[in-house]
Amino acid sequence: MRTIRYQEIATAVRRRVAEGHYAPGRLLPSEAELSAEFDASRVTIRRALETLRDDGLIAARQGFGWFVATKPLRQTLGQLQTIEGQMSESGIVAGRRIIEFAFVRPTPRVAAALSTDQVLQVKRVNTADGEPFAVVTVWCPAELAQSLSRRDVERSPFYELLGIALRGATQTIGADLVSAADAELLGVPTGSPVLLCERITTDTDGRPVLYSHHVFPAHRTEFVVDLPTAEPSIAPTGLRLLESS
Amino acid sequence: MRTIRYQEIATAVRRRVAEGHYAPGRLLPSEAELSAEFDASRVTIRRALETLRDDGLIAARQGFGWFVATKPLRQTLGQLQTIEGQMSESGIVAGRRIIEFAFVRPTPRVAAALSTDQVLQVKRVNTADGEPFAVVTVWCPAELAQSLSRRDVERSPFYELLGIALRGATQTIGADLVSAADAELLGVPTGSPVLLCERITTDTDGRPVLYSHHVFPAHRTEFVVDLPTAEPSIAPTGLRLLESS
DNA sequence: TCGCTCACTTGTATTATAGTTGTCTACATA
DNA sequence: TATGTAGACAACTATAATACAAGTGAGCGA
Repeated sequence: MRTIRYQEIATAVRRRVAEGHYAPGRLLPSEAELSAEFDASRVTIRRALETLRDDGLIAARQGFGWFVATKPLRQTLGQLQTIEGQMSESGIVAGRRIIEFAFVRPTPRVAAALSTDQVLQVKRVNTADGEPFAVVTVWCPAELAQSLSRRDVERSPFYELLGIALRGATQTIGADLVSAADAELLGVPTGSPVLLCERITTDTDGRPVLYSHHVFPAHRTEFVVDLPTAEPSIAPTGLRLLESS
Repeated sequence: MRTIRYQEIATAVRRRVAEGHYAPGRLLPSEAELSAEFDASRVTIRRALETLRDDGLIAARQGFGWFVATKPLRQTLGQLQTIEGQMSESGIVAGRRIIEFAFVRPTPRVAAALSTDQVLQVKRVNTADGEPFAVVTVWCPAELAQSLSRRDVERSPFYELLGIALRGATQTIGADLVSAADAELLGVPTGSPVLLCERITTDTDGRPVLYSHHVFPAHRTEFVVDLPTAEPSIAPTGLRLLESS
């Protein structure tokens, strides 16, 4: 029976990857080395490797080498913008009620995060199917928010209004007892637990452009975080535990 | 296996920083010294140090030197890290006190997650510098935990004991009021808010191997999630909002 | 105390070399 | 025609060696 050389090599390398001979993130032997080891030409080696690349098992960078790909389990940053959009995907009607809309001097904490001393402060209640769902306060540097009106903010999420390419965010998740004001806005009894989120959103230059504070009633909400593979190779995600003073 | 020199050096220095060879605030050896020590050029040394700087582990001032950053901004080290490991990197002494160690029939929820009907159930209190820090309950399929003793569990984190390559985890974060039992274990007043985490850890084949439930006092702890990133190629974390029934 | 020098540090270039992948052409073989 | 071999070249990467600019801090002298 006739065998296809590059398929043989592909399965051999595939087995090595599966068995962990080549750890994720580490380099495979170079094409030249594999060529010598399998006694096959470089073109054949490449064909084998390329089939594995098509399967997403390995990847290569020119001038660098082949390495075991560590593919994330789930999707990307898209979720960041769409905490509200996510509800609409679930068929929930999301709404916003503006409680406060004002250009103010920020608190020191916000000022430090945004490194500015004049901000637009918007406080609103997010609703899901008409029921209060979250109390959100957003601070945005005044120079970015100059053109925004109260109606703009009521109609669209902040992310869309700014017209800036956002890069990512750092989000802090904590818990506390609900404050009296938030209890009334959310329609929960005093003393209820709430989830707190503080998020600093940055644009593509790394400058912080939004500081937001979210209060969720604990009985209605929880966060799900998918932690991908454990190899640090190229993938930067952190979930860490802090001690707050 | 081929290696990249600056990655080796980066991990070596990272380990030293983690192990406290270089105290926070103190200077690292100069680039020239490190260059001599590792027998690598200054460019390579710099590249290694810069990766650590990107992680927020160290920082530099021109004309002054490299030093350990007091508050690491980001920790890329391993996404799926034990909380103990994170603490020990911060210089906190982590401890465990076993409350319960038994092979039991799991609750339906746990049974469904692990798809087994006989589990090892370990309940313990984690301490940080002697103070109770978290109440953790871990369920593990009995066939995987057969060889574990109570002392094993007390001495080492679960991840190390299993001897299985872990792939990732899905973690749910919520909040609630502390239960009476947990309040006593944690030494917090009744009615305090707590952060709840439920984590399902899977091995490289995708099979769930651990189901764990964590209770943190809210006043001491918060989670930080970094939502990446500039690079679209490798964007591993999804954060989504759920409505719990 | 002030101002200066000097040794040392990081920041940032440039040039060079060896090694790697990406791509192409030419040719052989079943 | 599908498969494999051989070779050449471009583009990229890691690393080294070197040089210079710029900031830091200690010490020294007036």
